[in-house]
Amino acid sequence: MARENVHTRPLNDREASVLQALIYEYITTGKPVGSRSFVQKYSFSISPATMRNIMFDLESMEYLKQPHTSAGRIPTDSGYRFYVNSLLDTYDFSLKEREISVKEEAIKNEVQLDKIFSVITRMLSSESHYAAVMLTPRFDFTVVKRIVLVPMGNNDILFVLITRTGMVLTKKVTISANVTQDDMYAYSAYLTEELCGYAVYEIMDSIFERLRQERSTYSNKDMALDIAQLAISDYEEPRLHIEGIENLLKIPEMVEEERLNSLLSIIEDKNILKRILEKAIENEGIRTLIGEEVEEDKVKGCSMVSASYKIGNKLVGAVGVIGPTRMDYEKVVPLVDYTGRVVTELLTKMSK
Amino acid sequence: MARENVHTRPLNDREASVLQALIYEYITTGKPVGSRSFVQKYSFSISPATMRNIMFDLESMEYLKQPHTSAGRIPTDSGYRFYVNSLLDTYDFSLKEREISVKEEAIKNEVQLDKIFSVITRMLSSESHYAAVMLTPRFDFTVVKRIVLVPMGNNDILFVLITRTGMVLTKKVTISANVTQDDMYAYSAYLTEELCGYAVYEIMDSIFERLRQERSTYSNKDMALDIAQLAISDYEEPRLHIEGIENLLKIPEMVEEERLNSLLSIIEDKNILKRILEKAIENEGIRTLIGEEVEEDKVKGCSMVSASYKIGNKLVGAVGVIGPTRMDYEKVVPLVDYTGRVVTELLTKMSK
DNA sequence: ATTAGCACTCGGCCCAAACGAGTGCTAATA
DNA sequence: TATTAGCACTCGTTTGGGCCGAGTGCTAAT
Repeated sequence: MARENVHTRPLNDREASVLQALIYEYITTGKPVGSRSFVQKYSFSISPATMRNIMFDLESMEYLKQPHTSAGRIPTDSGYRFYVNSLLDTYDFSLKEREISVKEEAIKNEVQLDKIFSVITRMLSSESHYAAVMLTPRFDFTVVKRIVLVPMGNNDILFVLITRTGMVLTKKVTISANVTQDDMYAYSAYLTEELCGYAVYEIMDSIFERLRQERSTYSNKDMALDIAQLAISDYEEPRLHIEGIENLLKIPEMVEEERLNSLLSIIEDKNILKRILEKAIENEGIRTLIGEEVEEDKVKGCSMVSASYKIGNKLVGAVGVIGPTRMDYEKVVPLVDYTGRVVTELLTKMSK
Repeated sequence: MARENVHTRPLNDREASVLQALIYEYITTGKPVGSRSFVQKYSFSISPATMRNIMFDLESMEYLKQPHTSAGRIPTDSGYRFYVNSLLDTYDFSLKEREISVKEEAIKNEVQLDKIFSVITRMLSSESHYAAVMLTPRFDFTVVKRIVLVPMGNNDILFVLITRTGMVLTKKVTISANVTQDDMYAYSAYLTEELCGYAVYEIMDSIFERLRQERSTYSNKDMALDIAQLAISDYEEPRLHIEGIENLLKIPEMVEEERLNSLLSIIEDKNILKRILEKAIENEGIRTLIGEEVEEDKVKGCSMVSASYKIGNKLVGAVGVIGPTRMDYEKVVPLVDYTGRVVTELLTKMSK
């Protein structure tokens, strides 16, 4: 009987479970999966020949491919995609107790939020055994708690912004006029008074404008506003943390020509990763990019699992794991998801 | 004639120039150097046979070795050592105009000294085409210019230290007592008054003690001292910047088994590099470690060229380049030397 | 629809041969 | 005495054939 030339149709149960098992096997061993040993190892109660027929069908539906004639099968990108989707279907996304312990104590006392991000990224990398990345929160959602101006001499002023999260941001501002120490105290009080409780994006969007309107009344606060606007205007971009590149170098297939080049691009040009993660911020929750789905032409043979995180209910940043297409999705997907939630919780709690 | 069994003696001119050329050739091509092509390429006016005799002598003096019988020669660690030493002899260490331009403008306006260090490290790596490292200056030589205490609420105080170099260091300190805003102003003034102009190590060593002595008189400044001591006591360790690992991955021989492991160790355990660079701080000027001279048993087949830098006349940090033993010393040595000088100049100027 | 059987494919491994770049030694030479 | 030509020898690398084994597709029987 000539097998129908299937191109796309829903998989039946048996095909689905074969595909799932096969990808699992390939992820584990890294070697093409052949019919005989596969049937044995997974105790399918069908013969190798039948398995071959199924494989043939899966191949013509482009879930599988052969690295060369008369070798076993390996998953295509769509194969991995199917696998990940079915994981997402079954994975329990309620945040339950896990063995993965975020060392919260280590984190609590840090003013420098950046260090927290380093720790989290490093943990994610060591838990996953791949490389981890994290994009720091967008600055514009940061909420102001207090502002202090400190004179530094030579008309330089240090603008210190303390956020609700307890983070400290400093920026040096140079002005032309002379300002006394007492002026500084007054300005600090004024700015704190007016800006406290607002997010940076609100301040930029409207608060400054409103205060300027009132300027006729408070014209002596003019300078204070100038300073604040100057300091806030070019505040820092989100930064990218990367950890665990060494894990990728330990994976044999990543050190092969083509993949190694991808890796080099990633390390060299951090903007590539930034772009990818910025996309991840656009949607809530987890996101996987498999092989070619990573739309950066310099990146080949890599996959990326990412999750966005929030402060309150604003999406502000993203974390992720980078690995070979043959990645242990089953482990990584929940891990990244969980990490995203932890970061959300942490930042939200801090900003209360 | 049986050649004398030379073990150690000064090289004659011809031997020296052969050795130098041979190492240069090996550094360039990475392949064992054989007598015939070598004589041709470098227009030595001797026959291959004579060259072989010279090589034999150099080998018995352990400047050269053969990877296997009947292959060409490659340098031993002592060979490289000789090469580097003769470079150091001839290199003009007076700081003259160079094509390497440090983008000083880009650097001037940064408060965050850390960013400057990133820039310098990245430049060093891209200029050298190897990996660059930099150990940030020891904190204890930093000179205090001004201290400001900022209340953060919940008994938390932000301790802001402005250094003479214009760097800003912040530290959150939690105290048990209640302190008013006015107290803060007073404390800030007091601390600035007393500590300004002193280096941190002096403050730790004696100033605190002296001020405590006077405490009977100024007993209400007690709290201020406590806060300062708390904040300064566990100030940050020098940090390590690394850039340009990707350059190393591009070198074929570094991706081979053994070397790759060295690389992995270096990336994974930054303390290894820290130890090496800390040693470099002990002496002024340039320092090269070739192959086995790197006394970290996990590191094999790598060399390191480093230079210490100063603030004023105190040695406070070090920069360096890591590469394969077969490194382009001729280029790297002056480059690292120069970078060290630039950093010294920069920091010294800033702290004036 | 499933299975057993079979011919066929193809990468990996082993081995042997050929190659080539290089050496050390010896004897001739300047 | 230092240099050189000549030559036999070494050894890593490349080339190619043969074999093995895992795997496939197809066909015919169940």
